[in-house]
Amino acid sequence: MKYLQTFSLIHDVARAGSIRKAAEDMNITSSALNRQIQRLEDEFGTQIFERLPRGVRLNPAGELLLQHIRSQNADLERVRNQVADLSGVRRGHVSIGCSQGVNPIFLPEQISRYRAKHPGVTFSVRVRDRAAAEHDLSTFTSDLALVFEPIHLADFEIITSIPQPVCAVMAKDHPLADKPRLRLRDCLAMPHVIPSNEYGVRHLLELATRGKSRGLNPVVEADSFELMRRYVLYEKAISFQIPIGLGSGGDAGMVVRELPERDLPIGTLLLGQMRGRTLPVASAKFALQLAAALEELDGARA
Amino acid sequence: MKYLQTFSLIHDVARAGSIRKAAEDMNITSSALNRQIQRLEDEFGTQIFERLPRGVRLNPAGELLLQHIRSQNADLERVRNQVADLSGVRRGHVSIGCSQGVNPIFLPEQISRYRAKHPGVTFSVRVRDRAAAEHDLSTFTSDLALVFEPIHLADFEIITSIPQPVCAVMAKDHPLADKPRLRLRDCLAMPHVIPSNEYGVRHLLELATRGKSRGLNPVVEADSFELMRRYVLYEKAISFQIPIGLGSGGDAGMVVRELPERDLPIGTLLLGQMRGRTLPVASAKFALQLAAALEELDGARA
DNA sequence: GCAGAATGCTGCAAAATTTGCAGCGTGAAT
DNA sequence: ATTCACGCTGCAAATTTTGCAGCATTCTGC
Repeated sequence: MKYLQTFSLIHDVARAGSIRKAAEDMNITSSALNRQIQRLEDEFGTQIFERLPRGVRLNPAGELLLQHIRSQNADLERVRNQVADLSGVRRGHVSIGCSQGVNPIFLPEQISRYRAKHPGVTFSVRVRDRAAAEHDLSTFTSDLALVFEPIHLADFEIITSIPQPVCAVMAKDHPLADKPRLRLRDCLAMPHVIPSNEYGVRHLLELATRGKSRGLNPVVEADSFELMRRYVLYEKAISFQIPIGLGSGGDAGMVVRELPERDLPIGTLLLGQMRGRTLPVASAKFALQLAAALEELDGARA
Repeated sequence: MKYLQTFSLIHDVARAGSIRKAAEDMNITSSALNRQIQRLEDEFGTQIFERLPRGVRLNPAGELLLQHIRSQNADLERVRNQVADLSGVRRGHVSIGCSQGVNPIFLPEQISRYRAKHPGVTFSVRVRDRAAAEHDLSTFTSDLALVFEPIHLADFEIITSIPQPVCAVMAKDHPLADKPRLRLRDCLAMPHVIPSNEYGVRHLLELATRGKSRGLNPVVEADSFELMRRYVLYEKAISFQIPIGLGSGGDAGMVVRELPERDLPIGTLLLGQMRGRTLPVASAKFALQLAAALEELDGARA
């Protein structure tokens, strides 16, 4: 699409931070690019870039326009898929951002299930922390986001949500492994492994221990749920995860215990999209499937 | 905006029905236009127009694309207004489609009230039957629609709705003017004036009389609510209207009576917008004001 | 059944637009 | 003070778009 070059125009210049640099990136002269931008600003009626002595930067109007162009692009992609659809083949692409905790078990199964029905549909999965996943929605980098305890809900339209109590994970031969009713303070008395700041589980732990005498005192802090899960097999430590990231049976050698609500608030796992956006058919249908699966999961847990 | 010419390109050709005619309309050669369309189809990857021996017509893919372009355009307009907004002046334009019944009293007051607060905002009001008003939403010709008993609700996102019982309107000296409790069959026994087919009031009347012995037998059928309202002053007839179209006090010389629900289903007046669309600031704010006013109106009536 | 008219499409040259090159003035960093 | 990178502009070359004329095709009216 010819006129979509306006997109990469604004986008690339904004990213490069200067017209000359952007021009070099896209293999044209700076003067050509310069004039294109001037023409664009002229047609739009306002300045889009702030001219700094060191280059250019988007001004608020430019941010607004860029956002519009992004949405435009995403919607054109949707139309494309829809057109491909009506010519027979079920095509499409689903892009989803999700937290690490959801990644290893739940999502692969869901994707393969969907692709079994629609082999023409492709997927991209972006593993991000919750803030980045939300941001990707608003820049139309992802169609869907599956996140635990989101932060900004402004542009986030909730498709479905299920409660997810934080669970303690430990080795089968851990001293606490036999206690059927586990308390948070017991866990924290032991060596424990917790997620780094950007994760929702950490956030809930911080909330629960704020002002308490027994605070967080992790022996390991990590940004990999996989690592944390496996670590408890090596040292007699406790790590914290949410049920959806743990296989229904649980891995061999591990014990999983829900922590009671009075110790730790129950978190929420949300499936969401960009507010007000019309998703491509494939993404919308996949979202439906996810929502059903999540609700089923919640039903089974209760 | 340069690249928006693609819009009038597709739009005009579709409307003109042939490339040559469209080219003449826009004062260029048919060959130039022809090539633009070919290039566009090439870039888009699919045919957009059906080639008929007598001209061209949009194919389904083209319809989809046109719809996308319309939405794109409307959204760009929103961005424009938003940009104008942040440079200080509160500007904007609100376009609303409404039924005749709402037109004469309610809407003028609401518009003037809004403009008193924001003099920079302009309005266009399109008086349409409910089908046309809904259609205008989906083609982005109107931002808002205020309609009585809508038909297709597919693309119609309800902002607010209030019940509106149909009222009988007659002259003060009409034989039925003194009866406090009016029945529909009494009205239909008298000469009556009813709206033409496309209106919601007519629809409700049809529903209520279907299969009844005492059917509709209008002495006048009209598509002007103004005419019908005034007609009862000349002949001893009864006309039907909804409360919002009647001044609170009622015009001089007229009597208004609500018809009971068991005779005639209570209709609904809905304020709505195109599903999923982000309205321009001005329209969104005006919609809020309208919603508040409608709810207040409903509260006062009950 | 046949001329006439209208349609979409294409080769080629003219017109218009975009690009590249070189250079100017400006403000920040060294 | 000098250097450097930046945005911007005049002018000519390169590219793209347009107009013109003409082709094949299909429908219309007689």
